[in-house]
Amino acid sequence: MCDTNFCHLTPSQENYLKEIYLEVTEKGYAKITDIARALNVKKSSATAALNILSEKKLIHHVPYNQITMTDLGSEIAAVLIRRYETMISFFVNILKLKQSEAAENSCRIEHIMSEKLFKKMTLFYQFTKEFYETNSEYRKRLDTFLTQN
Amino acid sequence: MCDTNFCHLTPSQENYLKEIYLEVTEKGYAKITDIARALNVKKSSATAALNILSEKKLIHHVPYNQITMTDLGSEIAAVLIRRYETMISFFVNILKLKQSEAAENSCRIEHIMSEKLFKKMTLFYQFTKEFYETNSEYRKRLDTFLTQN
DNA sequence: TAACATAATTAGCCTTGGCTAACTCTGTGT
DNA sequence: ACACAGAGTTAGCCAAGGCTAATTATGTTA
Repeated sequence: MCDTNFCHLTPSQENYLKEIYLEVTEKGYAKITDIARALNVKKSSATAALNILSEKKLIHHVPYNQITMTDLGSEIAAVLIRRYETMISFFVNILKLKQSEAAENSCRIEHIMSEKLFKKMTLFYQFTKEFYETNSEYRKRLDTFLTQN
Repeated sequence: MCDTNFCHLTPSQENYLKEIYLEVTEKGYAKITDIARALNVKKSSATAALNILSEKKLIHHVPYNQITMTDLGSEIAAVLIRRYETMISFFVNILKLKQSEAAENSCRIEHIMSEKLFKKMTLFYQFTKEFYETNSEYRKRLDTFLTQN
């Protein structure tokens, strides 16, 4: 597994990388217009961000052409998305947050957790999910407790 | 309880406010030099930040004089610190993170959690702490699971 | 009380990451 | 074959929040 901190991505850059990865996985390529719409920024801001990711060898981006991922970029994006989805799962399945609220929070928190904290959170989530699913007494008490507002 | 989002503080501004609150609570006043050292910034950066907090009526700051909190500033800082400490407690007592690692993460995460997420996390922490302390089987299994790496 | 060290401030710079407006490609339709 | 819409880019702006260097207050000490 690669070192995600290898190329010192800012939160903003990580979000661009993730979005490109998702589009490339789905369609085989990514486009500025879609990226900009997804991240709620203007196309010119997206272009600027892509130049940085390109300099860092995380994406292939020839001006006016389609965008694809480098191997390094894919590896890093996959790690970021794994983090993101783990946090969403915890927020939705255990804390019972709405999907949209969970996504918004995950998207911000994902970037600033240390590697150690993320590992502990992942283990904790796995343990709690298992416990929650197999122990109905625990499940009932937790659910009651969390919804007392 | 006051609305912490009332004056749209940035993460950086929230950190300054918290530090000033801690110093004022301890000594009755705060000083630029101490704030700058605590937050690892230069004094000129601290001065700039304090001007903003002062404009927002969160602190009293007459140039070259000691710094104190307004009532509003105290209220907001207290809320921020409560958040901060709740997250630290969860990271340390449940996830078994080192105090320093927990503090670093809390300091960053605290600013970007939604109010709803924070409330759920607080409830979840209370529940888990109670369960952890009274159910030795749960405690044993969780501790084992979390230290399998 | 005058000088000097230290605290605080100011001025001016940099980077990140947005924005708008104007421009340049590119490919599709007639 | 070429006009034109829409995609992409460039240029130039802004705010936040750092920085250094230079300046101004303050208070202690000889």
